[in-house]
Amino acid sequence: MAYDPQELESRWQKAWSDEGVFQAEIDESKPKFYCLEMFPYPSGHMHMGHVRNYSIGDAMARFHRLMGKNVLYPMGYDSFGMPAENAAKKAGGHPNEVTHSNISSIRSDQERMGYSYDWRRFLATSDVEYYRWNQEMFLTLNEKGLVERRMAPVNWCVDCDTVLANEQVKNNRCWRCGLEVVQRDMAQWFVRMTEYSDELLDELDNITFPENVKAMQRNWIGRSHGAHIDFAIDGSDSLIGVFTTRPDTIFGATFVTLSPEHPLCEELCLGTEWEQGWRDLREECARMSEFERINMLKEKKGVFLGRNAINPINDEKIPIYAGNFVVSSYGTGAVMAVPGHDQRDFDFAKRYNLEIRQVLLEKEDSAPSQELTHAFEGYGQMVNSSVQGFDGLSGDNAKDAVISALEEKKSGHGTVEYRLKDWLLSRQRFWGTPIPMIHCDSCGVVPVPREDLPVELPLDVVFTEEQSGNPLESHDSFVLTKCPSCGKDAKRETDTMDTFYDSSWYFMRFCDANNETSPFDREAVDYWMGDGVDLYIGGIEHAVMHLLYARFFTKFTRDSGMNEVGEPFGRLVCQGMLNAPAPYCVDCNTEYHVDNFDLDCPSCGKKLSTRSAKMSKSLGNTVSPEEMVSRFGADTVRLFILFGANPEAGMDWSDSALEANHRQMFSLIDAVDAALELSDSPSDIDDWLMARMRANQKKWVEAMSEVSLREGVMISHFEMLSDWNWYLRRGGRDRVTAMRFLQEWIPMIAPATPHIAEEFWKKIGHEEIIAKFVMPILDANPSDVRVLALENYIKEILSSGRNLRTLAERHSEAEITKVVIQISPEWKRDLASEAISLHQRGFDFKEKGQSHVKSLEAFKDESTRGEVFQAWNSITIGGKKTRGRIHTWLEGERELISARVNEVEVIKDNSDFIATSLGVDTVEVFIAGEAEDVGGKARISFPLEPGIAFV
RNA sequence: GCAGGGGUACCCGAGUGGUCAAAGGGGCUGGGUUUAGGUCCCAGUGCGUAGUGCUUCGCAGGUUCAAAUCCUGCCCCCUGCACCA
Repeated sequence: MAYDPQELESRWQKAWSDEGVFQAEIDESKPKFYCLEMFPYPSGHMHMGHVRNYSIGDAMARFHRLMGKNVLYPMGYDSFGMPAENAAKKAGGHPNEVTHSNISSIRSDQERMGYSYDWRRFLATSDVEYYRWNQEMFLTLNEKGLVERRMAPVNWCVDCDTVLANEQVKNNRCWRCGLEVVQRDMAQWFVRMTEYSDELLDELDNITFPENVKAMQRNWIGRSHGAHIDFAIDGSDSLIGVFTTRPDTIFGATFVTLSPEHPLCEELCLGTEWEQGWRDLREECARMSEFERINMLKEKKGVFLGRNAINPINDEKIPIYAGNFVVSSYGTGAVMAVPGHDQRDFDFAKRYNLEIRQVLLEKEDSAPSQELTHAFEGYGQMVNSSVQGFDGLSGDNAKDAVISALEEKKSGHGTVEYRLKDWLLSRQRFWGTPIPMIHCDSCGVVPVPREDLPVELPLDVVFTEEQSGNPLESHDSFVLTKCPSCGKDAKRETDTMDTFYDSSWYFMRFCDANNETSPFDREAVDYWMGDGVDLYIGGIEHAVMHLLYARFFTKFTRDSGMNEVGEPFGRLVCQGMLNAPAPYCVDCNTEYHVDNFDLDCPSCGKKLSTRSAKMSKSLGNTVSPEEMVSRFGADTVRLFILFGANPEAGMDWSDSALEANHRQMFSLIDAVDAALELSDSPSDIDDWLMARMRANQKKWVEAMSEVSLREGVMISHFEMLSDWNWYLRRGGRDRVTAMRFLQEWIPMIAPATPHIAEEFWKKIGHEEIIAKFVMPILDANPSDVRVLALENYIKEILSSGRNLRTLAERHSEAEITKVVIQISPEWKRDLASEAISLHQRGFDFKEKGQSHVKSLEAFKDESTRGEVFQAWNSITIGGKKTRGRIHTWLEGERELISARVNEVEVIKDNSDFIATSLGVDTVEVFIAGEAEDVGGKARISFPLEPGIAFV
């Protein structure tokens, strides 16, 4: 068959679309499977990372359809966001046009790959049909008290001209453009996600996310249990509230440290000799870039504020410092310093000559050390407590005792702190969902009434490059409105929503994408989202942000009665990186652009080597999917991607491997072509082929169900082809068998390479397309084990025969013309089957094996007694390093031995094949002892391991 | 520093007590069939050897009759978080 992937693939893509096979509807009679990929931001074209993501998802969607599931597999676009706005500014257009042209281009790339999406459910978050529901649900959030507008110091990116959420700041830099972030005080909209902190954290234990994702989320939420303690200030009514996770160390507190930004600092030192020192420290901290601050913080620095605090547990007076290592945004911005048991405090105390007191024992029953050389940060028994009743307590008991003592004194309580902050939702940008709020001079902030939704983004905005800020602000027909409450002139909110809001519920919208009266119908969501999305595939970069927001949102909609589930995603798969070679300097540990291949290192001048690095534009080591598809076809690219590595593993791009996979496509075609040309000529090997097929099908279903796509593809596209080739090599020529084999095999080819599978399916005479087919799973025949074991026996003989032949050649002067095979003598087979049946009954060979063998018939002949004894041992117990054969024989081998398969006959039946394969003219076979012992091989023979000699 | 994941033959990559000198693929080597060039098929690819042996799965120890696999320590790589109290 001539293979023209371009023609063939587009023909089948059209057939799928014409038949509407991928359109999913609720069907309670079938188990559902919701397969979802993280929807893309529509930049110009699909890149290889997308190809990997969707090829995994599509294979899984197609697999589950084959298994008879009702599969929901949608695609849409996360199309709000800054790149479109920036592109519009550059080109003088409107982000809406840019976005739609990008969507149609990436969509056609996806269609060319043959992904089996239900395109009726297409959505773009920047379309008003979608974002109006963002606004609707925002109102619901607001009604539930989960929306808050407050002044807040925010992370501001000057370049992007917008505020950033904490999650969007990496190393004090904007996650998008990399510019350093500055702090600004602004009125901002927040979603009170922290209401759900506990559930978001605790539920992680019950969901099947990869461990690293769970760890990142736990880390991000950052719950710590501890105590809030109020330190009174000597000569003042103010209190210093501190948060500590280690109330058990309270007796070791020898000073208190405030962050330099702490409001109490000024109050404490104002007008004293200490004031200037504090001001300098605060200035220094505020002025410094993040980079400098991290470097400087290795050196702990602080100033005395001139006053003392009173430790509430023992009324001890301790000095108050301001320290550069205390962070104002965590806890209360104040720390009780315990230099004996906190390394930072230890370093600080050393520097400023403050008292270091040991109040916990590092080892049980040891004496307190005289001079500490480091802080002991672990848990231990309390010592040196200046109040009775604490010494000897440790760990949680110690903490609890201190907390209750503090509670009694009304100067502290047990508490929980979170690192998670509320979700800063507002963005000062145009291309996002307008926040449906109105500012009225008399009524304040008023929500837009539901019946007035949607608040649409105006399309008549002109974008220019000089423009800065949000063009909505100067768009009068958008801004000027009436107050819904008092009817007077008012102004619309011009902030738009963070785009993570859009992606926080799109998976529910997909369940009911064309609903015109609500975000989604509860019945649809409860059906498709039962136990969450069954398979969610995407990049690890969304581990904290998107995946946490989406989890929060689902819990909020659940609590608003919109859906049943509280966790949106069942199985989450984070695909690995796609790498390609890049020039690399070992000394500088730096990768360079591909233009530098074979050149010297630009910075140190050494010769560059290569190493594999994440595909990226900046290194230029990307591969264009379009080019690969036009050269090899979508099926080859998909095969390469899936076979190259399991979904979660990283994978290296390789042109030669891609070409090898292309050749594999031709091999598959040749196999099917050959099968179609056979005539009716049944033979013994037919049973073997079918037995292999059944065994492979079982393994394949298991692998695919576990999303072990690499293993699945290995079986369907490689092992089954090898089986087929072996079948032909063994003289298999039966048309009926071949057709039955193809009937089962071709569906297994379909998930990874669906187009060629359709072509094959049609060739073997099916009128219906394979995309509609539900694959029956065959049970193994009772005889399969034996059939497979017999063929394996032949393969083993060939394998050891080949090894021995090369050795024999060295020892033989003459040309080798014959192989002599000596089958194990009767008495060894008796021993073997005796041992097998004893083994099945749980016989203890170590304990009773020796006496048993002595009772056997074979043992009676004194001349062979020693040999019998040896054979028995190697069957049952084995040597020092090898176990007895009883343990190593496979199930099928045991069956062959127990059933006394006539090995002589098996060899004779296959002697032509063996002769050809071993390159000899004749095969002579007999039971050892019944003819001349050629080469002394009789001794070696065992059941299923004949002695082999070449002459 | 903390957390998560890793280190397997020339390369990529399976493999979590014995059936393991270790799947599969790539590459390389040899043989066959063709040579209409998408070749295709077969074999080999740690050392040794007329077969059961030796060495190897980051390094060093240990448990076991038996370790790539379990335990301890160490080294290195990746990812995330980070004076988080």
